[in-house]
Amino acid sequence: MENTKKTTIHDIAEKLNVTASTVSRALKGNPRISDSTKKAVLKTARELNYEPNHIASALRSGRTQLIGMLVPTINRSFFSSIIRGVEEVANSLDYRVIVSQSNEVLDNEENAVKAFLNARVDGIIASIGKNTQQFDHYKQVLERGLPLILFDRTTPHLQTGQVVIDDYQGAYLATTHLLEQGCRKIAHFTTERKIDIYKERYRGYLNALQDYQVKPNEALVFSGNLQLEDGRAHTKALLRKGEAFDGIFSASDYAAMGAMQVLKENGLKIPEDVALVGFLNEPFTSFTDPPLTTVNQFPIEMGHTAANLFFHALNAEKKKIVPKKTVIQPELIIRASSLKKKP
Amino acid sequence: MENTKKTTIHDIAEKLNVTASTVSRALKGNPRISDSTKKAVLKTARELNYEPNHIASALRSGRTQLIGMLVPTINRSFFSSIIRGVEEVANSLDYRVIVSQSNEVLDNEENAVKAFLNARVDGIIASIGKNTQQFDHYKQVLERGLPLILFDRTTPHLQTGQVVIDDYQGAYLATTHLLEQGCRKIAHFTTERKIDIYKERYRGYLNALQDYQVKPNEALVFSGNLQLEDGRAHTKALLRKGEAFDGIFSASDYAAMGAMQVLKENGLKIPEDVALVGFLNEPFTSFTDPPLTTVNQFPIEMGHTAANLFFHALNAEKKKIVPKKTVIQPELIIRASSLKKKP
DNA sequence: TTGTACGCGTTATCAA
DNA sequence: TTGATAACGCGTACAA
Repeated sequence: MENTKKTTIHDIAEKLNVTASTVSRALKGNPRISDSTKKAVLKTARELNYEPNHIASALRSGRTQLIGMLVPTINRSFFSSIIRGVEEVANSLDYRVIVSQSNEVLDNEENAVKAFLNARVDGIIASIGKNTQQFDHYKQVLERGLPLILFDRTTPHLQTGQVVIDDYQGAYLATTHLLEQGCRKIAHFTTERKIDIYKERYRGYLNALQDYQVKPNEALVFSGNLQLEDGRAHTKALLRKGEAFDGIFSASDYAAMGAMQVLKENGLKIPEDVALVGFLNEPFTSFTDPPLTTVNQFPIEMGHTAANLFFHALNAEKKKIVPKKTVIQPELIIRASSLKKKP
Repeated sequence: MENTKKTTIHDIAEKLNVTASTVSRALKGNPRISDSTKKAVLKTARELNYEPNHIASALRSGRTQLIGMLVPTINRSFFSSIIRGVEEVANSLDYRVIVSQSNEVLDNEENAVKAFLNARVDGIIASIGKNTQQFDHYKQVLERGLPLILFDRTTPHLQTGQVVIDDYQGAYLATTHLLEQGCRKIAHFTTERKIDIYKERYRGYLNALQDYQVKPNEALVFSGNLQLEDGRAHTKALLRKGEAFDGIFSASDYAAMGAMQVLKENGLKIPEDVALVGFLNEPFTSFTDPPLTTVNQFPIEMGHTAANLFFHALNAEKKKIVPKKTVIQPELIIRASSLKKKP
């Protein structure tokens, strides 16, 4: 039961009457080693149940095989799926992932990055906080020459690898779809914050209207926090104002859900009276009644891409490769909430 | 931009004309040190921007401040919430969490544990795979004297700390609630697998019936995988058989959702014709129409508890404290899907 | 192809 | 209270 002493390369060396260096080389596949000793080493390593000590190796080599991953909230489908994606790629390359969450608080963000650096991670994959306007902690990462990959919530203030989805395109697809279903008075739920992704979604919405010769109506655009309650409030406001509308494109599934509730409470039919499209592809969207049309951001693939960029940067490092920005194309998932014309 | 040389305790020592040992002691709050030198050390540490090297410390002390956390699936609300809970406690104690997922495959499970051990984690918090019947990899953890905490999916084959919810009680509450709403012919969706938690839920269901003098009817119990499709199939089977039923207690929200769909498709009213209760408190349950009554397992709290048990075991370690099993009491979240009697 | 020798940064032990 | 020294386990110039 007790902490049986772990075997080290020295134990193997002793048993074979060679030195630890030889064993180290044999285990690492160093070419400057004879086949016979290599075989012997591997054999006794198995026999003695040798497991390499990553810590010692890390201290010596400066590589921990650890990736620090920072997300705003671990338990949100979008983010946990991205973690999943990163973990899949990382594990396949014998890397491990440390996760931390910022809860959108700058202080936590800074502490997490610092903790990652202290843990001597080989690099960081992060999504920056909603309100973060200060990027020194990230700059430090870059100054140390460590790979830093940003996903979803990125910033032009950092010259580094990024993965985002094409928010403009997602919004354009969503709005176009509503237009093709015959909607002409389409409301939009968005947020005031200065995050690029919402600006892009708004732009996609406007451009789609334009392309269908529909004049934008500011009275149909609502800003809030894009939560369920906001969606409810916006929809109630719409109904109260008596402003005619036949479709809603919400930049978030939650606000779309709020709209669905209020519309139903008021006896309006979805999609006949009002067609509804959300954004995020939250798991619940397929379970609403009617199921909610939404935009898939492919979070697992996003995780894969982020990890791939990471390893790309890790291997390039010194060669100062130009930071890549990868844009993932979203997909419109059409469900009953927007299908006026049966196909 | 280049990898500026990190300052070490030696740099501080040199500057102050003391030895590294003194600096180390000062930084670690060792009592055998004068206040003046301690202050001086801390001051120059700040000046030189000193950051401790966890790796070196880990190699020397044998403690990495890392927890290996193994879950079946990272991107499932229940599990990601538990990860969140563990992370919160761990971070507050300056520990980091490495996550891996098994995807319910024994092989992945073994590899993950092995990887954790190689990374020299200070211990492991895990939920075992659905089909895992072989626990040698976990026994190895215990044999090395490392803390191992199991949550949700546990096993009597391992003598170690565990956190589970009281599945029996959750099921009992759910079924009792249906009975109090006037249901007398209550169907149950479960799974054949030999996992304790589903057996317990079944037991809770039976005992509740018994306590209300309702004779159990085997024709109302269905086994499957508890996914949406299973719930749909079970409900269709119920309707086809013509077996009368006025309530369903599903051991999973997904199967309950399937039931809701089929009932609505057949023009049955929820809860008037059939009252519905699920289990898990998946996020989508509050968004269904009607919202689904379900059982909350308090996953974040579960994570907190698991982490607390972990640190308890870590600090006890040699003293061979008896492995604790913590049972969390679930809560019935009553929503419209089961509320026949308006309160 | 293998061995020698040293260092990565920290901490534990012993001595002063 | 502080210093000197060694050691944690591994990797890598350099030499042989």
